[in-house]
Amino acid sequence: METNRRLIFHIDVNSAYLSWEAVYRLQHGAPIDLRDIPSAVGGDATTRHGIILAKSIPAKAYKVLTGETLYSARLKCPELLVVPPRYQLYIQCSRALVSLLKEYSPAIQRFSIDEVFLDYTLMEPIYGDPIEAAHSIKERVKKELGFTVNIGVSSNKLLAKMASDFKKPDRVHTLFKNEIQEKMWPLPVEDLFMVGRATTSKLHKKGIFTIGDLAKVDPQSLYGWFKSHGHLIWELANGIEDSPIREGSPIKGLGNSATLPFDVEDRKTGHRALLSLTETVAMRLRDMGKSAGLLSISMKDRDFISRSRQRKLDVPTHSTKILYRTACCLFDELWKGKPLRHLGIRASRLQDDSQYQLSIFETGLEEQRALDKAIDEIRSRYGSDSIIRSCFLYSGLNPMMGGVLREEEYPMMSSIL
DNA sequence: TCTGGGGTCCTAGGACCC
DNA sequence: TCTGGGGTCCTAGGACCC
Repeated sequence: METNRRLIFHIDVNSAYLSWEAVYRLQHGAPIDLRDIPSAVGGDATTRHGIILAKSIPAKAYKVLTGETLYSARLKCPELLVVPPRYQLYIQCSRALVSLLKEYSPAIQRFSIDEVFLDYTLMEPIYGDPIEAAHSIKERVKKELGFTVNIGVSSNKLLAKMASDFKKPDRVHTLFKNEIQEKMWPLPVEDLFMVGRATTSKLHKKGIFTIGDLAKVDPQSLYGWFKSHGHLIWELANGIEDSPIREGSPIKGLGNSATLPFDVEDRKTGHRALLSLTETVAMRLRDMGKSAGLLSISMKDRDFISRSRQRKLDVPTHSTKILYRTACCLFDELWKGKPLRHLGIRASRLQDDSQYQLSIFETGLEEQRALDKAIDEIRSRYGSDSIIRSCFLYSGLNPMMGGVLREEEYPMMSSIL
């Protein structure tokens, strides 16, 4: 057993967006460190994006929560300093972290913009004791990149991740199998990875409040209550998890969605917002050399009721025009006239675009491809607002809504870590 | 000016085919 | 004529993650 024990690190940037923002500002002459005062990175409330994305530790002391509205956060902490997000900066910081970590092991899995798994198993003979190595990584990140991380060390990804969540910031923690009972079981059940709001409330109703409670429940009953998810969380509560470090798996779908600056009350404006989202999604598809075989749209009305509708595409495509036309059909079938707050579009069943299929029903496909390509080139050279559709002028809508994480599109993790 | 945006996976019901 | 059953595909919705 001991001979094939793995050694896994989970590296987690402390208050990532806020730390990165703080470092950048210090480097550019800011007199104060955002990490030392109650501060947060947050969206713009005037365009209805007003939530907390990341907070400093002093803000946390005021019980400011990630995901809550700026309004609510300011009630708790009137002096809270809120700064807008700069995603391109965060992507650069994330990249710098990964390239430093690659010096310690070639087996690295990027889990999100601010979390990385590192397999140290084969590196132990070279770099020595894992705890010392983790400390040295942590110190180098602090010294060379200016921000702090927590590192969890264990024999699998789940336990390493749980360990990195212990006391913060700037710490190394271990959580080996023989420490589960002492370090993990007393924690509230909602602290377990994959136990979210819905599961927590059901577990509470069954008298299960700690991870230890969950670990000791008969797995058969959990299966009865939660199906496969029940089996999964029972295993996680017992520290059972053996997924490998996966370096880059192919992306399965991509989408963009946005809360609109105003409620959409007419079909035409709805279509226009969809066009804006489609421009972004289609450009990302083309950028990756993929076509979509399935298109979905989603909407959220002013009462926050969500609905969605999807359609398989007879011929997979990345054409802005065809995707937009399909999105409009779906919109018309789905929308019942209630004012809309949010719209989204998502392309999935991706396939390589290398030999694309011609449809007998679609004429002018070659011309469309050429046009899309020309527009992409202009936008990548002169910026995404260098060429826009006239219908967005004075519309109050951004001509290309949604974030564009070009090149660095790392796949997110799932229930299998 | 209360409630973001990007993902993955699972389930359930109906259609359809043999 | 009183209700097969297995398989696959499609769609809608919900759970979870950061």
